[in-house]
Amino acid sequence: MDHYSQYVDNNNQKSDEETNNLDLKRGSWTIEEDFTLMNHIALHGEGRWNSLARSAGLKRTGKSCRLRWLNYLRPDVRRGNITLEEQLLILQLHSRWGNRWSKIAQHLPGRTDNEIKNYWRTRVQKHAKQLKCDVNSKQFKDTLHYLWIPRLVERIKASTNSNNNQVNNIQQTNYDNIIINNNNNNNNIVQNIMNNFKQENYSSTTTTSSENSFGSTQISDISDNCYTNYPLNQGDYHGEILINPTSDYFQHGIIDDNNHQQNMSQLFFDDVSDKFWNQEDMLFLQQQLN
DNA sequence: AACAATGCCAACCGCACGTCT
DNA sequence: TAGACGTGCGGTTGGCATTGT
Repeated sequence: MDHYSQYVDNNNQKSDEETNNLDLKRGSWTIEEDFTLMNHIALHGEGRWNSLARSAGLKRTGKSCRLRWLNYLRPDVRRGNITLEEQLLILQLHSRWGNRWSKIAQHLPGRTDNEIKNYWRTRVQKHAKQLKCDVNSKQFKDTLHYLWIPRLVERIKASTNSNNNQVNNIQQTNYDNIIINNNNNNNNIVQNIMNNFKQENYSSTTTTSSENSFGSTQISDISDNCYTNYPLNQGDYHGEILINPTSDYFQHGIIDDNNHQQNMSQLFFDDVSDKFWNQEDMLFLQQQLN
């Protein structure tokens, strides 16, 4: 969607006493306001938002200007779908810090806290709702920890492998160069994430066995509310992560690599975020949780 | 085609905290 | 020390877009 197509009219603005008294504007920003704000910041820098709004001649609060700049106008703001790697990071960091959106956003260059918060609320909480469990419940955290995150890793790996094959088999074109570059980035990111996981898994000296909500045993850090303890050795992690090695899900679902990798490589180029939980997944999860 | 329900996300709000005077 | 002000944060809202009936 064109970013500016949202600028319709300002009749939806609320009539707030303070706003009326000060003749301040609310609601969607216009192109003219955006340019005014950008030009002013380019000339004078950011900060002191209230006085900035006044001196720029914007009939906006300083808060509104700051928010518009940080969430939308900043040149380094990244837009578009949250990538698999970013999803993985969000899940991982949220399990560690909770709703500390700004802190999480610091680890996703170009993404704003608002965007990550919206992602969490619209996607992650939606899945919790579908599973009929609270997003903060141990059950859902286990689901994230033992299913969602491992599958993310799997899909990232699959897409990486898929891209490798493509690159190896096809003569290079400009498009292939893009794949190569993205592929290298993916490898680096995934490698870093895996290294982080492994460090967290094995650096702790106080671990104990405990039951997760699916009834199987996990290695868990006693004092930490961080759900990043699953074993993650590259190449063999999925066999240890899975909940019940005898279940049909295990037999026919996750480790069905032939179908899986193919599907994953297709998914990589789609918006994958809503395709994590197919009907089979949902049925299985609901069975586990009920 | 029309309406309702749902998803998505930009923007706003209230609060907390730090700095300045 | 206290109050004013600026800033940043997380939660919430509102409206457009999309999907379902």
